[in-house]
Amino acid sequence: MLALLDGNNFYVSCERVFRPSLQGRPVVVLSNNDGCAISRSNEAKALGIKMAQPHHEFRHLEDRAGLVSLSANFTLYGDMSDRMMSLAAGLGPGQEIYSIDECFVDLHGVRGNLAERAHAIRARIHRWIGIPTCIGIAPTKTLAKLANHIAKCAERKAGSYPAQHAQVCHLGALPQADVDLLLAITDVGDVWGVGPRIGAQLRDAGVATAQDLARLDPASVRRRWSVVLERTVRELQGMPCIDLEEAPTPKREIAVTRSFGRPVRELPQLLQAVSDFATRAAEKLRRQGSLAGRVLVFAHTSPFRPGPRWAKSLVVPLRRPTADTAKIIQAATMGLELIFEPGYNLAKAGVMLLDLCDSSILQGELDLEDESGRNRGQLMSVVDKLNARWGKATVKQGSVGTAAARRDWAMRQARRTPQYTTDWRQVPVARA
DNA sequence: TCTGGGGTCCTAGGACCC
DNA sequence: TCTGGGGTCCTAGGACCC
Repeated sequence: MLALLDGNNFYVSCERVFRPSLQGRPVVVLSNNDGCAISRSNEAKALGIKMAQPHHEFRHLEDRAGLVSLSANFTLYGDMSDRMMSLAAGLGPGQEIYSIDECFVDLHGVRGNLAERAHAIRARIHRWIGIPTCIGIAPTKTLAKLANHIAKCAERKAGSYPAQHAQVCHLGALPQADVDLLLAITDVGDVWGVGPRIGAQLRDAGVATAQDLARLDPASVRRRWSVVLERTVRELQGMPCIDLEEAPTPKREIAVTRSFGRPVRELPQLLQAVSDFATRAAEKLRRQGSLAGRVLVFAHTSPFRPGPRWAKSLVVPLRRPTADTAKIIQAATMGLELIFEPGYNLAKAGVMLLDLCDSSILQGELDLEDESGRNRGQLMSVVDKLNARWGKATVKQGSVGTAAARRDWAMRQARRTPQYTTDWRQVPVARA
């Protein structure tokens, strides 16, 4: 048996812990640049504000309905998450932290009444940390997600599901007939793994509810859709197909991307932004003990605004896998200079690190020595510590040379990686 | 004026090899 | 006119999640 615990309206709930006056009021937390809503209180949802809705579309509600809009404070949310996860771990012997606000807990071997135990943990989290949570319990991850969905809806919307399931819903304790009843009143789009596209296709095929989906033949589902949906069907039928991942697996790629507050048109500004992204990405890379083999840099105009569209990206191979901020900045800025074209209002850019590998396997320390033999690994580690202690940009990488020097470097790099030289001057892949 | 920032997995199709 | 078959690796793109 598995539990899925998640914090209700997590970012808003974190803010309310420190500003109790926000209780009972419509509150949203906004994304970077205050662009759109990324967390909404129940009262804000009742006002009709949608997830990821642009701020300017509902700003009028601040005057008219007492809506409070807050800029996000991710450091705070990360800290609150750590505390919530430690208490949630008390539910059972294993835990997978699935996202900042939710975790699966393995309940194998846990004795006694699981629902009562879940209620107790909920109460403890609320008392000690101030975050309201819901818990779903079931034999598979997909069913645990569904149970959690039921627990949340039953609490929030009277009449959506039987009130006894509010806050904690233990599907594993119900007779199959009762589970079927709950599946039958759940929209197929509310099933974990069914998004808007597949949801529409399923409805077209007459599959409208979670129960309809659970009754399909897995092999047919695989043929018509995919193995992914087949797993979802089996999981709904009670057969575990998705394992609990207790040890966090290292990321296979690392991205730092941002929308700009106002359009960027000039290369120097863009280079500055991309250098910052590369720096953040390299820090993340070292934090998980990996090296990157390739660096992707991209920039594009806004897909929402009129005017000429432009979008390009370029993958820059590194001569050797590295975690050195200077080399990653070099690759990213060089790539940017190659794709950049003036005359566009750029709305977003980013750096992604690809082909990650474990630094111990590849003996990357070799690459952390520069030409003069100084050990850059130690330097990077000191820089990370200083920035962690005193704030993000306390120590920054200086300029890595003139544009001409970078271009020169680019051409040398291209010659060293012949598989890319033929593509080098061709139009890079556009990413909309 | 103003539209998030991350990730994962799977599949199709091309290149290339024998 | 006919035009191997199987395997691997790589990339791009789709779909999903929070």
